[in-house]
Amino acid sequence: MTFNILLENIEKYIKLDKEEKEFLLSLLSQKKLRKKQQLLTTGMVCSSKYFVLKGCLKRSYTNTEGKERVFEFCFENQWISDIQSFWKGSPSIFNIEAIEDTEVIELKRASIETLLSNIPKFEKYFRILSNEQIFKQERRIKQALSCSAKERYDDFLMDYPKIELRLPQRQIASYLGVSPEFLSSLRNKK
Amino acid sequence: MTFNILLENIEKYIKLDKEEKEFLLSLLSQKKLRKKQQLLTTGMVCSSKYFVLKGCLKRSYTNTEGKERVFEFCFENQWISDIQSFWKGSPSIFNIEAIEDTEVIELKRASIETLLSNIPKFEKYFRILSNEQIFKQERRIKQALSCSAKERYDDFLMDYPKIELRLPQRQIASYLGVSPEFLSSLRNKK
DNA sequence: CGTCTATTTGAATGTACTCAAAAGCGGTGG
DNA sequence: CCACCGCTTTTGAGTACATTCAAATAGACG
Repeated sequence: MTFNILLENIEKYIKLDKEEKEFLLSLLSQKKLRKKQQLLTTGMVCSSKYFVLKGCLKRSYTNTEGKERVFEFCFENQWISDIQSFWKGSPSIFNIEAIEDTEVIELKRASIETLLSNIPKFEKYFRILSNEQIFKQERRIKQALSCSAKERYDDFLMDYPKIELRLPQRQIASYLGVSPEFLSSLRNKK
Repeated sequence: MTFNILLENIEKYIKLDKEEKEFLLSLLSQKKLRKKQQLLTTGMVCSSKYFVLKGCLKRSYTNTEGKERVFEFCFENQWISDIQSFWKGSPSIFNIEAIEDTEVIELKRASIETLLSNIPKFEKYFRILSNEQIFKQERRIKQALSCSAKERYDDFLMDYPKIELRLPQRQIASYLGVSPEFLSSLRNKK
């Protein structure tokens, strides 16, 4: 079943019996996106969390100079959403777009609430996800504030080996906070 | 009562009856720190969350060049801990130190677990806290990667008006990811 | 094949760092 | 209460890291 990847992910943290699995599955739906198609558009309210089954997405925003900046990439086996918009119901400042043809599972806000009130141990699962996100972000802040562009790029390659091949260099530069020209020159100096 | 500040903070998000408040209070203890005293030392396991009643703390780490970097400041009415160490039981890479004479409420890990299993709505409270932390960090990542030092400093002053007076300039520079000399020159250019 | 976008290369510029030295400030002990 | 010590802040010169702009080349896609 296509939703097995998600079940495996969940069962790394909490155990579910048959009935609970079925209940969860009843709340899910699947979405397919073609390259460049948007899952969330800036200004809209983000009312779902999405779990990537296949493909790759980017979450980006527009900076003070009006330029698009990649905030994060999201690959197989990860959740993505604009959690600020999701929790507060406010217009999203991010947009989410497919970099490749992509398949995601959609879990709507209302479904999450149903899920949490019926199977409280999902609180733990989502708490763990939030914590993991905080750890990643803490690491990113440390890198951004005290490492050079070269170090940040090397760390990126370590974190996502072979991933550069799937991503336009321009977007990696944007993610790292450097100009595309400078990233290019870093690569060719090696 | 000295714990009222915390109760008010909690009741912004969830409502508690008398009994629940008393149960919570029975799990808390108070700590006083003098300036420069450490609440958490790098390498130790962080087994509590702390809520600041009065004073000011910094959470810092040692970067790849062996220099101390301020990761965040924490003032009245905020929680602080090393949540990675706290949740995983791993040795902390941060230390937490008082910048002024400071009073905190301590909530131990075991107490939090007791609290969550006895009063499940505290899940919601801590979930909101985690989310707020994620929003703050997302903002910080955006600033670090796409704003100049001057912009970061101006934003800092907006976020914490009058706070510069309580903090050594050197530590603000460290927090912003710039050299103390450069921050000094930015300030004197105005 | 032609068009559009991404990448490379180089020159000029700007932002921020390092190092060194001087000035300021706060706390401590006599 | 003053003098001294250590630490922080300021100032300036020289340098390194990273950006912008422009132009050439390479790749991707219809």
